[in-house]
Amino acid sequence: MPPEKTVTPSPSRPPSPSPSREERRRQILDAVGRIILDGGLSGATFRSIATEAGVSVRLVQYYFGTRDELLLAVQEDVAARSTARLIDRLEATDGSPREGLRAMLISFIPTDDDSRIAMLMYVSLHTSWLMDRGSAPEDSYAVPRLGHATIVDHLERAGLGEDVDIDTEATLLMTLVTGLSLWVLDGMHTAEEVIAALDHQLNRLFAG
Amino acid sequence: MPPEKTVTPSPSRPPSPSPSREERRRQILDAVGRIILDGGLSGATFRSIATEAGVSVRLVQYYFGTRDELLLAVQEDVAARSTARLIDRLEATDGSPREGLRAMLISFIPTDDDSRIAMLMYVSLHTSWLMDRGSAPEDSYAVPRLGHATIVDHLERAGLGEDVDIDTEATLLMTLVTGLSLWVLDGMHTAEEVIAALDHQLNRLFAG
DNA sequence: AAAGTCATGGTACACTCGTACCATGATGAC
DNA sequence: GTCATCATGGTACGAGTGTACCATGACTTT
Repeated sequence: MPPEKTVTPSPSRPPSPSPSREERRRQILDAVGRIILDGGLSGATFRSIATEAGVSVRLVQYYFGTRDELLLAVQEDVAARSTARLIDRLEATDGSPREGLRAMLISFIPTDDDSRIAMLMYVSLHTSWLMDRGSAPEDSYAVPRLGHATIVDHLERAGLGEDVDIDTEATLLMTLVTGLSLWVLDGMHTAEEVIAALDHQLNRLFAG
Repeated sequence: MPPEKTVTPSPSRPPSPSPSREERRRQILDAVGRIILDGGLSGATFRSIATEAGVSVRLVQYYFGTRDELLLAVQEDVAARSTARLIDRLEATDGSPREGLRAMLISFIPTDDDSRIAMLMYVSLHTSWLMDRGSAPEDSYAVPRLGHATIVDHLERAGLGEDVDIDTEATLLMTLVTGLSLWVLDGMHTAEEVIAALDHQLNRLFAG
């Protein structure tokens, strides 16, 4: 097993000249991202990852262990980043529930390179797990669940009519952005088009 | 290359004792389905397929050629079956545009074993192609496109208000069922739940 | 100064996979 | 009756993969 939490009795080497453990992990994880981006998950082998990251195969093993553990770490990383982006967008908007909701929903749609890579990795890993093993790791479900909860929260604070079924509306919105995102990845729609569609749905909801 | 269209000057052996070409292909394609169902696409190797179908590896090659060609044939098959199911559901309902629309949309959602297998194969193959090569084969896009067109057709015949943006509504519905289906596959929602959500959206659309 | 740990490289092993090649009955054509 | 063609089996080969193993400098600790 790799370094683990190492209660490291040596507080040494914080600003070391050679990369720290965290930097090395980052370096390798980023390499995995680039590889998945244009070779798919099946192209992400120990050798290709090592080459892309400019390190030896041994080092990838050293930091991440077996292949499954590596992919799990990648999944955790992309989930953490997605969550961070979601919260970021949320806080960057004014207090209006509707605007916050909109910003949050759009954070799921692949608009720039960063979110496109994240989405690609997410889909690759998630479907791979789902298909090969029947279920995905917990982290994989955490993001959409958080999304759903956040939508519910915003809808409640929006003070919609009492006849609005908030949970169902949240499910509709969450699955909607899922589908929209996939269609953007597919290239069947542009990000602008699907955002327009999303706004259409939001308009109806907030006008109803 | 396998048999091809063979303008077969011999009209012989239509009711032969040993399986016909079409039966053999069917037999192998079904085996692929069962394998993908519980082993994922990566579990579908020539050897596993041959064993599952009860034939030799050579025979799988003989009928489908290379692995890519095999997977392409599988994709075509599942697309054809999905289309057939769509049309089936469509014709099995009375003339009401709304009911036809509803039946058609539900045909995308994995409700029984058959549609679940189809959906799994569809997602496996489509994402695999999308990731590994950047785009999927044409057949892969045909189904959602047909879905979209059919939705538009039904909405037009439904005589909704003139302020209804039919194309956008069709996009919303199509991407919605995409997302809903995936969530059912994930196990995060049951088919009943997502159908209820879908009905909610339909109600709003037809009441608006 | 010795010893131990950390971070790293190189490499060999066993395995699986896709594919190509060779063989052989059966069936129909001439 | 000979011969080509079809449908099928068996198998060998080369490439790639994940992983385990051994080696070695650089630091820390004692």
